[in-house]
Amino acid sequence: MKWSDLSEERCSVARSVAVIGDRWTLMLLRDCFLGVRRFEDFERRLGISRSIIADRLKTLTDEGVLRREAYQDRPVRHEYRLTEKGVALHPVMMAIVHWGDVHYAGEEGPPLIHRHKACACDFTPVQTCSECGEPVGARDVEVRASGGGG
Amino acid sequence: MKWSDLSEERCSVARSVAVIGDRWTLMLLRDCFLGVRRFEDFERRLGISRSIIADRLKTLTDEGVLRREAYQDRPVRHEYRLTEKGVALHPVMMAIVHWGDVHYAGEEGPPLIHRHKACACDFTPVQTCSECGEPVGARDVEVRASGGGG
DNA sequence: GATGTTAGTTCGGATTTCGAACGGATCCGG
DNA sequence: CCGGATCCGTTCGAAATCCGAACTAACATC
Repeated sequence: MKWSDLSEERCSVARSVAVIGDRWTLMLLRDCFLGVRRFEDFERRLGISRSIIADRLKTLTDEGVLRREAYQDRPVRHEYRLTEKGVALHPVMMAIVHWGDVHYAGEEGPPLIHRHKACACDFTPVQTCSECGEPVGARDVEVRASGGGG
Repeated sequence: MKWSDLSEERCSVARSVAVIGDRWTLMLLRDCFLGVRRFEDFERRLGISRSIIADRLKTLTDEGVLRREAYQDRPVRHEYRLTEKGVALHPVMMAIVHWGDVHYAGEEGPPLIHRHKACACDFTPVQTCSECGEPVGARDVEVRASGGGG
């Protein structure tokens, strides 16, 4: 299989990974969730080459995860903002952050603290069942195909 | 910044992405969660070169996400199983799958159905607040630093 | 018209990735 | 004991990708 075939797979992981399964793409998305919107700011924060940033931003825009929006005319300048589809990646980001917090934070503790505005508490994300609301662990889940591959 | 510097960053996304932020790594982990354990099976399912599989499995093993365990002697054969740290990636996987289900499943619907054993319902993952138990969306979260970078 | 700002694109060399071939331990059938 | 078959890797060279530096471009300010 080639990287470019991933999106053809009948598998949601493959299809998602085809879009976001890239080092720098994930780092760009992290910054998007932290409010970064401009090309230069992405560059400053990541310290990687412009061509990569341009390429990834274009891919994400083409995929509808980000949208390019003019924030001034003369000269026209665009900023990159998360679309609804992009915002829908928030649980993915939170899950990644949480895993990193648990397994790679040193004695200093996690680099970022997340506060739930509604209850005003610092929190960690918990994955729950949409039907019964209880927390769901890996061993609580049974997977079955719905007619096709995996 | 270089790819190899990611793990040095004071950022949980960077540290996590340094380990799992790779196309094939994520596909391997998908298969791990589906019960695949042997080198040959990974190869058959992914159809990519052995060197990539060997490399990624080694990285994941070195990182403590998988562990290598002999399942027979003469000749010694090992299988790869998720450690606790690996199982802890389940929410990440579920979140990725769910995003793919929502945004890339065609008319056929999602390729895989997940059932919550405890309540015997097909479900989708919902991210909730560890403190109040309510669902948490991107806009419900306030982020602040805990002393360092981001 | 020189200089600065922001957002890219282009180019060539360094680095990675990947596929195909090879290596090696063991079992089995003859 | 010899030639496959199984299973798990390693090696090597071509191809793809990455990345930094230079370049383009549209304006604004001095």
